[in-house]
Amino acid sequence: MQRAVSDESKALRRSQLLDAATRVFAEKGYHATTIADVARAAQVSYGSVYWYFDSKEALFRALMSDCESALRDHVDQALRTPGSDDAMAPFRAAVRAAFEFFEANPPLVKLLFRDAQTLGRGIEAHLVGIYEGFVSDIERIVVPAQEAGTVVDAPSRMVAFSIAALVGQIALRRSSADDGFDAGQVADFVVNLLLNGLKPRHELVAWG
Amino acid sequence: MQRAVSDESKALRRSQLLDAATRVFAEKGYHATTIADVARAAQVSYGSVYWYFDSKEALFRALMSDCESALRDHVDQALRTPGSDDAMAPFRAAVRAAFEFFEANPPLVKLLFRDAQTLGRGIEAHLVGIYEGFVSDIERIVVPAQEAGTVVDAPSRMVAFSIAALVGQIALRRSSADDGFDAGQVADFVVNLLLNGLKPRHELVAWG
Amino acid sequence: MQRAVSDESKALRRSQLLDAATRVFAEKGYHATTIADVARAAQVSYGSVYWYFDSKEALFRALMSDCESALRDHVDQALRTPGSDDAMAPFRAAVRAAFEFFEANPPLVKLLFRDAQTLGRGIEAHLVGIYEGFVSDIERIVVPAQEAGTVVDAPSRMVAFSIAALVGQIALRRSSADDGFDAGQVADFVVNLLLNGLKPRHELVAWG
Amino acid sequence: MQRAVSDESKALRRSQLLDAATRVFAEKGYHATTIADVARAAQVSYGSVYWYFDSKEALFRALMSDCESALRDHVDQALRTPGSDDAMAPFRAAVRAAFEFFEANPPLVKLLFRDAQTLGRGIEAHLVGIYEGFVSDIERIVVPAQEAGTVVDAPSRMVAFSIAALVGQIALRRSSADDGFDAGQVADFVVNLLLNGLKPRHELVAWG
DNA sequence: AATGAATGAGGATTCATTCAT
DNA sequence: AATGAATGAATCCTCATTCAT
Repeated sequence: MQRAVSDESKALRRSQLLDAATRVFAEKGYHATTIADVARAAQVSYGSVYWYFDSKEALFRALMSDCESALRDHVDQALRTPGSDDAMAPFRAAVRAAFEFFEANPPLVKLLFRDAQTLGRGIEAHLVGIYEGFVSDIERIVVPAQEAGTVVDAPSRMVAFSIAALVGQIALRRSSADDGFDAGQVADFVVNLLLNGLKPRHELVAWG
Repeated sequence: MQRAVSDESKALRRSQLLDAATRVFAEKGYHATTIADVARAAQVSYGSVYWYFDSKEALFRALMSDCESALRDHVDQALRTPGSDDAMAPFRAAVRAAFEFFEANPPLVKLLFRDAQTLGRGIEAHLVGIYEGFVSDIERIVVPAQEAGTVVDAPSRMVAFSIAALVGQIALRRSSADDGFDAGQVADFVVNLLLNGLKPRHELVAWG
Repeated sequence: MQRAVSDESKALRRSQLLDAATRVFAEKGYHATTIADVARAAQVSYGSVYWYFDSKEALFRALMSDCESALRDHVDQALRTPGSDDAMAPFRAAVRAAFEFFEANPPLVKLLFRDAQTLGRGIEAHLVGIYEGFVSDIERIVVPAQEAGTVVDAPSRMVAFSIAALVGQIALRRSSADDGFDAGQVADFVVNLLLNGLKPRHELVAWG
Repeated sequence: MQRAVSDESKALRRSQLLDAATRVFAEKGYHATTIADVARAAQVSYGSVYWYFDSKEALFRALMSDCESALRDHVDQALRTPGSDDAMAPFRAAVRAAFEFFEANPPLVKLLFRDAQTLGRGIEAHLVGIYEGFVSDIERIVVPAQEAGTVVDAPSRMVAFSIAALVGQIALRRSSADDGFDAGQVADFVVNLLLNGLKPRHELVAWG
């Protein structure tokens, strides 16, 4: 019993730290953020951070892994939700889900698409892996669509890559500065751009 | 006249430093690069860097400005080169020119799209300005195309933004790791994705 | 009576900690050893160490005191064991006993002759005291031998000092790295070196 | 010219640092000494230490190497100085020279015989090498003496080892606390102890 | 102009010790 | 008694920047 409480408490503290770290890293960037900043934001003492994480890098890695899981969960759930019978439906749903997720979690966007690329070699491999996983998830939706003839027959990886790039980068810019556009409007625009841009035939979607 | 020689010499040294800095910053990232790294790469002494630039940040700013100029020049030239009479021609030319430029200068891509976003508040404003300039340049091509009815009638800034995002991000990924695709192939794909994606009507471009 | 059990139990735990600490300190040295290391080696929890000892230093002091007692006991017993009638017999027995003791307890040697000298001022006094006690014990054997005319008539403290130095240092080196010699062989050599070296007259001991 | 001055100046600063470090390390021990202590003692700024040495460990290594060179030089010179024709003369001269050197440089003694043994694995190899060099030097004097029949026919390495141990340890104790004896007196005592102790026959040296 | 030595603030990490449970 | 989380002072090292020559 006491054990369970302890475990819960430990997990709680850990996630408090993770939350605080997400905020601070997103705001200031990986390099400009100090462990002291994180500790202050989480309202724990300096050394406590090291009780839960081995190093600044380990903390960041944990953060990224959490981002990845959350994103995948969100997209997976969107795909499981029944929509129209349209062959494009899952495609549309996935892109939109990813976009929505990013819009709802600006800090995560910054961490995933901005900071993830400015770290040392060791950690970069880990993060490239996360990004590749994201692209692969998209690819798994692209391939059936290509087989169904609803998406252009270019190399699936290239297609997935482009989608990830566009969605991620748009989200990143929007997380950094307000561009004055409504989130739904942008989502529509991006989804249509992709759906039309990747169409193999003349069945264009009507612009919102 | 000694003055002239001196000025030339100074400009020469400065550009040597800039070249070296571009390489080193691109390879290691802004934060991981030290002034000593730059000096070593440029084969000048440690403190000389400060004769030509006020600070590490100033050096980076100069770098970015050079990137911007070079990119603009390249795109401008592509636009001035006569092509087909197609109303889409300038649009296609500009996108392709930007993409080509990025492919040819991987270090610049990294600096512009990766490091530019992980700096402190002060410098960020400057860099956001550069990026905005890039987007505005694109916008200036988008607007006439929209007026000519060849590009979807979404807010021009949003359109320009998306183009910048897609082209930049694809270039960034390709500069970091080989994705196994041919540059021309990718350029075709991206241009077609955009042209089709942004089409207002059913005039789809044939896929390469 | 529960008290008695408790006391026993406490003493037991204490000695488990002491054993573990001896091993860890000997292996890694005083400074490189953390309380966590000791706790892990003793298979008790982190903070428990502080239930039995006031501080890291106190733990080390306790260790050293134990070393001292054990060494004294061993030498005393050797002196009580009847040997030849030779006036040199106790002398020989004591040196050999000390050497044997050190050979049998490499960790203690390291603690006594290596770590004991690299500590802060406070603890040093305590440890110098222990070492002085060791030298005094030797001196108590030297003096009668000098009075009997079997040991050179140099200041007894200097004589005792030299013996302690030679025996201790040889043992230390042997505890750190194998020199390829047999323990008995070395003991003979050292004893003979001392017996001959300290002889006042021409009654040399035959070399083994 | 300017180069020469610069080199001189650099060497000078380096040796100032080395001197200061020797003093501080000897006084407080390796672990208790901070880089700030060394900088303060050398009256240079904190970071300057790192201009001349890569790390605290590198500084200590340089120190030890210097100790070794100085000791060897001193002993070599003593051996080159012509003395009596006695077959034992070089032997006596070497032991005495080593002892004198240690007496004259208490900090070095502490560094060589005390701190050298409490460091991490990496540096330990280096230091063991230095100590082995010292022992080998002694061995080179012992072997001829054994061949000439003036030193007991025990394994030469064991003999050399014992000499190093006795001389080093006596010097160490004396460097830590005044034992009230005159340096010359102790030197005589140690030399005679060794000469007599290692004699193969009854040709005892008269005690001073 | 150029050099490279000097400076010191800043930051990650460790770890002895305390404390709530 | 025992646990392990919490604390924060201490310390090594880095590196942008300055400065004497």
